[in-house]
Amino acid sequence: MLLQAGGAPPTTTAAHLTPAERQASLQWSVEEERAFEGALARHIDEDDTEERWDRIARAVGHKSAMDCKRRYELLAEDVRNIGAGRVPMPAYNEGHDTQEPSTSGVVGDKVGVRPKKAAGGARTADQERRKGIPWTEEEHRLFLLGLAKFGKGDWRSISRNFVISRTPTQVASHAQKYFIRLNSINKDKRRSSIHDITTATPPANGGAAAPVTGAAASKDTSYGSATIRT
DNA sequence: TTAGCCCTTCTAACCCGCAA
DNA sequence: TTGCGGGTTAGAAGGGCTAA
Repeated sequence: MLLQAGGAPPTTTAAHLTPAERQASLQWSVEEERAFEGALARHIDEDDTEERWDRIARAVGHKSAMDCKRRYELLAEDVRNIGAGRVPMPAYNEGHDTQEPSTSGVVGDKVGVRPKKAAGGARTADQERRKGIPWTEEEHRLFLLGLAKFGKGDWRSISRNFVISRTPTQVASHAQKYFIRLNSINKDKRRSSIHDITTATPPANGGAAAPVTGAAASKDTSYGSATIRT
């Protein structure tokens, strides 16, 4: 896990930043975001030392170690807000043919739930293959946020707390495709895909990529950056 | 303590839609 | 037209819980 939203707080939090410092920390290009997240993933197991942030900063290029650390703290703050329920989540269920995530441990009740296999393995009429509901960019960004908070493998928590419109099975399936995509070769030839989004930060609207805020996350696509382990 | 059950995750196959 | 991307589903495996 890269971001410990519920764990020990960073030594300094984003709340301690002056508006100018906070603004400066927001001025990240998409390329810088990706470099930062890749570097963070590579150095995730290291202690929170100056040397670690120096290495990450060098990987990013035009950012200082302090910038990188502030960036991380902003992301951690965002994830904590989400975890504390201070950030309202979009109501994805509305109008979707998806179900509430399971609360009983049962893997869902509709999509992603395999019905009892018919005798002989044949599908019955009501076991018609369901038409897939494409993941939206918002869902994917929430997935990345959840991945950053709970880490790879905890699909149930990601489903319950982030991508509430998808079942754990769906999240796991999406993750499967995502990591396959991430590890795929021929990156130049391949088509564009939602899985090319490796950060929860949406493309900048004429400027910086901003971490999630309570207001931003309510309806638009500003879900902040999440770092993933690949 | 252990066997059995249930839940969850992982992996791969299958299928469909669509971009190249 | 074809191959790729992405969603669904099936089956296996592992872990946790509980009753005997």
